[in-house]
Order: sequence, then structure tokens, then C-alpha cells
Amino acid sequence: MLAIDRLSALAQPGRLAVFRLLVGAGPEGMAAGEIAAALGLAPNTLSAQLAILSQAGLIAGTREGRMIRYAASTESIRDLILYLMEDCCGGHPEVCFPVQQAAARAACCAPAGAKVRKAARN
Amino acid sequence: MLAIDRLSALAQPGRLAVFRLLVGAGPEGMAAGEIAAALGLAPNTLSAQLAILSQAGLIAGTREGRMIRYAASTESIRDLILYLMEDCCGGHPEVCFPVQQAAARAACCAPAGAKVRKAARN
DNA sequence: TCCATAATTCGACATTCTTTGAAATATGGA
DNA sequence: TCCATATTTCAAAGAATGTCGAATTATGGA
Repeated sequence: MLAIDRLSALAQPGRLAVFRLLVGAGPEGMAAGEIAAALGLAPNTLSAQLAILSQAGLIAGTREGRMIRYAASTESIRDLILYLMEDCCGGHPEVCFPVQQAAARAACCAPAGAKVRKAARN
Repeated sequence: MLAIDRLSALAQPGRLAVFRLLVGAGPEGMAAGEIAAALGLAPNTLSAQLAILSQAGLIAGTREGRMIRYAASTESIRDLILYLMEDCCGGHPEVCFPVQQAAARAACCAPAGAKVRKAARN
């Protein structure tokens, strides 16, 4: 099951750290070596974890010269969140309402470059 | 880490099924025996899984006579979703926007009994 | 008190996961 | 071609996880 694969891929400290690092790195992503250096992981250990995250669809890697650059898939995490909300929490306003508010907050929906000037009309 | 505990608690088919069943059962929850019967699990196997879900704070059990009734914690799943959105996806509108929309949809925020007549003002 | 029901705890076993060292593959440059 | 860099693959060891039978605790009723 896809949800199980994604949940278990994230349910490990090292992989969760990798994923969060990549989300923070944005669409450009990071090379495997950079990730390893940033998190203090052995290259082969990291490689195994990158493979698991990739297979779960949470990240994707593309070769660039002699390095492979990995980037987080925003679609996959969005789908996972939607799964948790719809399939697991359908019909429970006390779950959805705070989530909706958080999603609407600037902290979440207005990245550094975005225009937040007037409470973002669109 | 709490997020890791919750993710790994849900990252197992049996436990995910238990959790979804309990979410569907609502605040009244279900007795351990009912859950075992509904999912076809051995009572001792289920007990181990209930313990893991409980320790992660995803469910809570209260004794009623000779049975123990378990109910899902809507707060815990809400917090997990918020964690995935804020800590993992901060500043990515393409993640938050669809989530916000889903949260706003009646399918999610208007349970059977709720009044959906006029787009629920409060 | 004695028994039946509901659920948990314990111990063992098989399976899966994680990490690590060593070797292999892929790429770019001299 | 030869070498250095970047990353992966392989095989093995150790840790963690999931399941099952048997025994145990807790509760209510005869």
C-alpha cells in the first residue's frame, strides 16, 4: 500500500531528517554527498535510505555530471497529508478545521519570496 | 521523537486498519474484542498493536466493565498532520493549498449529522 | 467462592530493518 | 587511457519488529 510505504519511509529518524532537509532545500534539491555531509551519514548508509525514500515516491534523483541531485516531491507529501485527512479523518471537523487554518497561515503558504504584504488575496 | 513514534505506529497495515476503524467509530470507540472480530486478528496480537498505538498517543482505552473500550484521538492525528505541514512543508504553497481546499470540503469537515445547508458559517 | 468472559503479559520464533566494510559502477578530467 | 570523485551495490552482522501459544490478570455473575 502506498500510504504504508510512505509512512514507514518517514518513520525513521535518518530518513525523516533527509526528507526535511530536502524539503528545505527546495526544488533544486541537494547532491547525495551534500546530504551525507549535512547529516553526518556514511555514503552507503545514506544511499540505502535515499533508495527507500525514492521507492516511496517521496524524493526523486537526477544525475548531474558525476553527482546525483535529489529533491523532495511536494506532490507525494501533499497526497500523504490528504490521505491522512480524508481516508483517516473523514467527517471530523475538529481535525480538519485546525489543519485548514494552519494551511491558510502565512507561515505555511507564503514562502520567503512570496508577497505577504496584504494578507495575500490569492 | 513523537512524530517518529506516530508515523511508525501508523506504518503497519494492521495498526493502520485499527486506527481507521476507530476513527470511523467516533468518540464512543470500540471494545478490543469488537476490533479483533472486525479485523480478524488474534486477541493477543491485537493487544500488542493497541499498546503501540496507545503509547504513541493515537488512541486511548478506558475500561468499561470487563471490556476495554478504545477510541481514536483526533488531537493526535491533527497534530501529526500539522507537523507534516509545518515542520516538513513550511513555505510550499503547492503543498498547503490543496490541503487547505481538502480541509474546507464538506466531505471532510461536514460529518453526517452536521448542517451543511448554507456552507456552515461557524 | 467458583466460574466464565475480556483482555493483557510473557517467551520464543521468524522476519524484517539498519548499518557497515569492501567492492563495483559511472562520470569527468589529465 | 588512466586516475580521482561520486554514488551505488553486495554480503554479513546485529537490532528491532510482528505473530503465536500458553499463562496471567481483571471483572461480573451464579
